[in-house]
Amino acid sequence: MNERASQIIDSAIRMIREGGYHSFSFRQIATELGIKSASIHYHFPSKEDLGVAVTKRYTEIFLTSLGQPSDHQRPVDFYIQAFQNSLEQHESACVCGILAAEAGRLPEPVLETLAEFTGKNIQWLEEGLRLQCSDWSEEKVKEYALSIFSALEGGITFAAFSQQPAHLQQVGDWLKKICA
Amino acid sequence: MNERASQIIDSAIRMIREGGYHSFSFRQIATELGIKSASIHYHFPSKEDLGVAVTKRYTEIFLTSLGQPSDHQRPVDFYIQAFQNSLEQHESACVCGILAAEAGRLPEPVLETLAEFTGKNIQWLEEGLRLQCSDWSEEKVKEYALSIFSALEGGITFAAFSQQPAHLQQVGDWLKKICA
DNA sequence: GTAAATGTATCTATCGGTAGGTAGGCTTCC
DNA sequence: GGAAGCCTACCTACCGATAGATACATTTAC
Repeated sequence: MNERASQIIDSAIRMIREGGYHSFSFRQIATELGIKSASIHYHFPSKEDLGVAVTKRYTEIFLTSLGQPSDHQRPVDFYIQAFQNSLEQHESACVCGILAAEAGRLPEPVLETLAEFTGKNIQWLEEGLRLQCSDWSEEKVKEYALSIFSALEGGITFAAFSQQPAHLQQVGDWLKKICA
Repeated sequence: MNERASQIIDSAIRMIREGGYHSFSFRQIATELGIKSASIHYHFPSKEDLGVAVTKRYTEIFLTSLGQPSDHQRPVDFYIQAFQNSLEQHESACVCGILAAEAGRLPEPVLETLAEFTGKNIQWLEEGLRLQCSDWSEEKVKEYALSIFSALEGGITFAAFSQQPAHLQQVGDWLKKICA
């Protein structure tokens, strides 16, 4: 993965944050980087290829920022904070949440990498819950992981839409109380 | 509002369910209805106008289906069920949730009607919580309303994406337990 | 060591297709 | 006869994608 390909992915991620998969075009990215759209096709033959690269990169960035559940005293609280940090930093919803909303018009390979993001996040949360709430049943852990993920994805989407970070803050505080 | 305009809105809603605002075009709707795209411009001068009409109609349909909180014994449970019914019936996420995800590229008037949807839903939930959980503080009611809405929107989005209605079912069951 | 071959990264130019939108004409029905 | 509703025909702008050329760096072969 060279420098230019990396710049292209970063640019695409920024544009997806604004309006989804269909809101970024090779031409726009090219203009932003001061090159021609044909050059982007050199690095990513089709838009689908770029879409997959974007999703994979985003998943990697997000999961790397999380570290391991065992790295944290209160992993679930840390996970919640990660969503709040992301909103504050980028002033947008979760890239994969945005993509999931337009699933019906996404190329199949992008959907697959998107499913990976979901799976890994829920797995992380499950592990975090096992650590943070050690007396919970496995059933309860799974139920909470799915629900916390849903609440945070919905929360960040509508917080970004309404430009009210406090919306997500409230959901986060609520989740922490529920888990306590 | 005549018959044709109504058909156009219904068609647009169907297409937004598949892939969002940028996934429906006047041409596609025209083809589906057996007319020409120019005829749609007669009813809705611009795409923005149609977008607003769609959001208003969807809001009306959804809120009408809810009735009044006081119509139900357990209004919050009923609200949760409404999301599950919607997923089962349309096999897609909430139209306004989908639109909210692409907020950055939506015309301003559409954003405004979208904010109305959000406001009315949260209001409904607040009223429902006041009835169903009559001993709760106003602060707790507001916090829960926002969080339940977020969890259901996130839940239906990822349930639709992964084609697993059970995902939303779990979130719904979880919410009911939390409120009990 | 150098010359030939290959690879990298970009360019210009263009393709067919589709987007939203407009002007003006033709029916149909009160 | 006039308005409502739909049509044909068109426009400009943009899309993703491809072809072919160029400049330069790297590798390979003698």
